[in-house]
Amino acid sequence: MSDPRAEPRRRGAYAKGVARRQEILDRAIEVFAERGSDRTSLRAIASAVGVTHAALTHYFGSLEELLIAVYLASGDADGEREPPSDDLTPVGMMIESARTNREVPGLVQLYSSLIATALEEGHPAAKEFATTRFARLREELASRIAAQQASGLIRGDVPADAVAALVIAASDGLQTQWLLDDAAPQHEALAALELMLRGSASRAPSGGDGAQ
Amino acid sequence: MSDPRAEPRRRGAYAKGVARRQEILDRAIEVFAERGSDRTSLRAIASAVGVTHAALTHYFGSLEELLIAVYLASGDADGEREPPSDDLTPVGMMIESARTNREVPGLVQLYSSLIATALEEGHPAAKEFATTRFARLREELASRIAAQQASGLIRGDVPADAVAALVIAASDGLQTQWLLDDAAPQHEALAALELMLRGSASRAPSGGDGAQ
DNA sequence: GTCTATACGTCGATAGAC
DNA sequence: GTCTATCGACGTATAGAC
Repeated sequence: MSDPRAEPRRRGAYAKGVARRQEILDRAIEVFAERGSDRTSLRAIASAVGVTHAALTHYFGSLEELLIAVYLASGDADGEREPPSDDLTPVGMMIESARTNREVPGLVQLYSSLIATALEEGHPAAKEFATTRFARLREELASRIAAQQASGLIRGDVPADAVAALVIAASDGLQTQWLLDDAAPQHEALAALELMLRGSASRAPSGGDGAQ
Repeated sequence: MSDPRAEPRRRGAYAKGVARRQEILDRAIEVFAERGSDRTSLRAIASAVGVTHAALTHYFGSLEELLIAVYLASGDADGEREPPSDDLTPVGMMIESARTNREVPGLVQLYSSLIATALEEGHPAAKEFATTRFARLREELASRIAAQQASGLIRGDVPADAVAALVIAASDGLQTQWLLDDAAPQHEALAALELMLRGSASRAPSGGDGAQ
């Protein structure tokens, strides 16, 4: 659990404030990991962290932004960040991510709640979080998929960006289904998707006919 | 907690009460269809319906149960109920459902919020709603898929229940992606899934080699 | 700059009057 | 059966202590 926090902080915040903010954030992450995303009131988090609820708004502006920060920082801390090999399929990445999420179910709860908030009107911070997350993920996955289509690893008769959106949607949806009911065939569904994506319609990786 | 009538209302309610409840429910559905799932406080709904918020809890027990009732009744009213032909693929059903949902975006918001609530602890009504919905949908879809695998319409090398979970997850996830960003390739992703499910690995529906 | 103390308006829920 | 009254908890905003 190393902690290389060289995160670029906006504007002229000073070391003391940044450190304190990070300290509060780390503690909040622990709270979420332990107790799930229940008790997610400003006052409850504040008392767990050891400050008053006003201090949280001082550093994070609003509950919504605090929750977003917690989610983002949790993902970073979990080492969810990328050194995946080029041959790892998108579905493989999903499985990896789902496995770490399974160990900290509170984060999936939190994620689901953030998405629901983003869908409502009048929550610009949550909306921007969700929109940029999906856009970035789709872009990342699509280019990876396109490369794997070119190498024949993934079938070439489906558009890369559509497959990216599909894989993300399936990952999100299956996690919630599994969280609600252990009997949901999450792993089998991912395996099926993996199988169906296999480069069955393409030749050996010799010809450059992959995409389209 | 210590409330003795934790159980939902038994079927012994009288005609007058039932009619009034339905009246309130219908009005609440209109409110959601018009204004989305914002302003979803008991007081806001009550004032739109023309009663006080205490009256709503009298008929529905809690805000959570009212929201569930609104969602369920909206689905029924939309004619989302099934007379789909046996040849309609699961993905086709998703597209159909997504099209009606697109006309009433408030319902997707509401659905997403209900799922997020169900994932938290201490919300048994929402949890039961979500769990039974997914279980029923998976069961329905799986048997339909198995039949179409036997007839060669869907490839037979993937387990029917896994495909069912996958299709539901993809449908849910793609709808939220699209709702957040019109540029999300919802339709293309569904088309890709449809294509990949096609019975490419199976022969003509003569031999009984289809499923498993 | 940090943080506490305090206050405001709204929320879901409940008790009791009519 | 429906209202009024009230409760505790919530998110937010602000004043001022360090």
